[in-house]
Amino acid sequence: MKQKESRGIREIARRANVAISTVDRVIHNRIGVSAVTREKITKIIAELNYQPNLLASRLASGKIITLAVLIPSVTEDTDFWEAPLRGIQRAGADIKQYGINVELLLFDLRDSASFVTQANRVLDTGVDGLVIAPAFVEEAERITTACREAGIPYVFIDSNLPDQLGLSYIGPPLFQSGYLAGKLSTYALREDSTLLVVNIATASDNYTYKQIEEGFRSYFTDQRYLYPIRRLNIHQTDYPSVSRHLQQQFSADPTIDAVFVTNSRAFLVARFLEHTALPRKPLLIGYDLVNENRHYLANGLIDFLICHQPEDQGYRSIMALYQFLVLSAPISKEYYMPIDIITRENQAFYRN
Amino acid sequence: MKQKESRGIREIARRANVAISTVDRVIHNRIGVSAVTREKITKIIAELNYQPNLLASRLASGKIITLAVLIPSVTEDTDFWEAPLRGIQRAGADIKQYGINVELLLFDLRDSASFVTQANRVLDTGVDGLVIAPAFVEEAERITTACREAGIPYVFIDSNLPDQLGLSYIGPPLFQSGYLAGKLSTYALREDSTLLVVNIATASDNYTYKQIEEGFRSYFTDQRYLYPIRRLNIHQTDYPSVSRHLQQQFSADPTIDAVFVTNSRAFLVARFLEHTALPRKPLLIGYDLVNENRHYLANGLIDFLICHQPEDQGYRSIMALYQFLVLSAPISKEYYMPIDIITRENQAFYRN
DNA sequence: CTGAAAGCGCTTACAG
DNA sequence: CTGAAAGCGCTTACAG
Repeated sequence: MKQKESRGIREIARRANVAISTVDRVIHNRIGVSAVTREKITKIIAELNYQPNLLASRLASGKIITLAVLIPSVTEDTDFWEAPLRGIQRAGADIKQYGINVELLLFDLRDSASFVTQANRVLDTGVDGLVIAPAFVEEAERITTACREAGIPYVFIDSNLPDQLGLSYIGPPLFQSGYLAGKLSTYALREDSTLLVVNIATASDNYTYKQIEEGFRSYFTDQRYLYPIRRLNIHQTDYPSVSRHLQQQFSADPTIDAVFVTNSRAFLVARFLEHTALPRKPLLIGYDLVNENRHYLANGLIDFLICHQPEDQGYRSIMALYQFLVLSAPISKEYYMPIDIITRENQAFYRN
Repeated sequence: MKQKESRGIREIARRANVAISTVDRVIHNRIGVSAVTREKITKIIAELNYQPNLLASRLASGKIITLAVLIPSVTEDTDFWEAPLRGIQRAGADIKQYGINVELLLFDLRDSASFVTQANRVLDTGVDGLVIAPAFVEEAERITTACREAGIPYVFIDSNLPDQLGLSYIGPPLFQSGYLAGKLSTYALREDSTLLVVNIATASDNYTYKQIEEGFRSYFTDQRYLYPIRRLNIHQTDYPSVSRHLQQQFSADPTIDAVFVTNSRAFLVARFLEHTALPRKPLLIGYDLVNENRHYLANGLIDFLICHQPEDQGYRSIMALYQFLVLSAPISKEYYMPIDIITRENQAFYRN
């Protein structure tokens, strides 16, 4: 009573002399199949090198997969997150036709409560995967812990919580990024130069700073350079405060020839340079192509900006979850982005 | 005799009081529908903001889409194309489950006949789209012309044939890339410096060179810098020939402080510097993170390499065709890659 | 533990 | 010009 050869699950069923639903049970490791039947089917699957047809599978199941994205919104403070968002949306567009839904949960970087609110929605709405920028460490740990318990995979973007065992981390290699900044600052140095590392940040967004500065200093150690390196911590992010601190610093150290700002707030230092007559205009290095930085890069007050392909970070975060959940592909624990050097001359070709 | 509400094409058919096959004809602009029926259906489609279910569509049609990729193979001469290939394969993996098949047609950069052979296979095997690196201009024009006639969309990767009206060009902005090289070379300049532009290429792979050099020279014009800029064209790519030419040039111009190699062969110049005692070690700038360049970047003989995200070029080329053919999304005519600056300090994070 | 059947939303002959 | 029906390769109740 043999039927003619067919394909896929039906062919397996034919060869094993069982119903296709039994084959389905084996494929998805469901219970309710005798050991002997299971083995027979497993063997045939291997022989045939059977690959399930995702198209049919997704269509029949009707399930739509929801990926939540918990990242900061663009605010007047910073438009940095525009780029990851663009990448996320591009990835979403590439795969939405196949039943993958991207749900944006944006929070305000200045307001940890907004983070918590959005984070709770991840748990309430039953998502299948999560991309998370752990801007508030403790709060983020709470949600990733909850995800782990719920079996929801999560990918860290932009900064990592190594203890939290994410499916993947997609973001910058901080130490090496600071190291490169060290190298770049040497283009401005003379014999008597002093360097200045500036960290402008409220306590809350401060935790990546250390690795960056470590990298920066390591460059000078490795080269056996003995230039003095000062550090300035400014805990208010408004211009008057920054200006006041810088004024003081430059008075004390008139030989500062290179300034390295450890985050995206280099424009505040540039603004200071714009308004202050210094004996020597120091080289200025900072992070991220946010609009205000672009402006000062264009007019020459910022010399280098270091970026980590923020759009691609967004794209790859979504695709990592997609590959894991849909394609069952293995995902690498860490994907470190390249460290891009942006100058006035190439900035036009970096979208952000 | 109204049935209860359903979804998709069936719901449209129900509302229009026609068969679903008629709706299908309208959706795909097929003939055989009366104007009045067509209009009625079109209106309902608009009202419902109907989006066809790609999953169902691809499954039912059973068609598999084949994208051909006509790019150089990795040879002992250069491993540049490893990176685009990696991107192409990553894109292929992301979408192959949905019936998209990527067919690699690799040719030998040293052998235009191999290009023609592979190009002909594009036409013979009836592909649905083509990614092409037009390394041999005339031969490439023949194939793109044929594709145009056959209605096969094609995307140029790495270099463009603007006359050939590709669906898209994905590659470097050459002029600006040379312009940036101009800027970078100034880090080495003194009052009496001379600059040297070196083009090491057989005639066949020579056509992008002009735009790059133009950009390079424009930087100096824009800055009103008057440094002499020499040009050296070397038509043999073996080391002895290159060495001989350079020897001669440096004897004639002992004040050369910056050398710009307009393609990926900077390692040949680095090798020369390695073996030659010059009064001043010039700054050396070149293109592409090929293995031999990596080596000299690491040991300091090459100062900067300029890259254009070759892996992403490959990824985006495939995705452009996919978005056009499958998603019917609009594709931008040109996508210029960022101009990455690679130094010893950040090279590890660029895969190629 | 196993199977028969309906259905996911389309496409594709085929009949009229 | 239009429609009824089979089928793409799965999943999912449901029955036994």
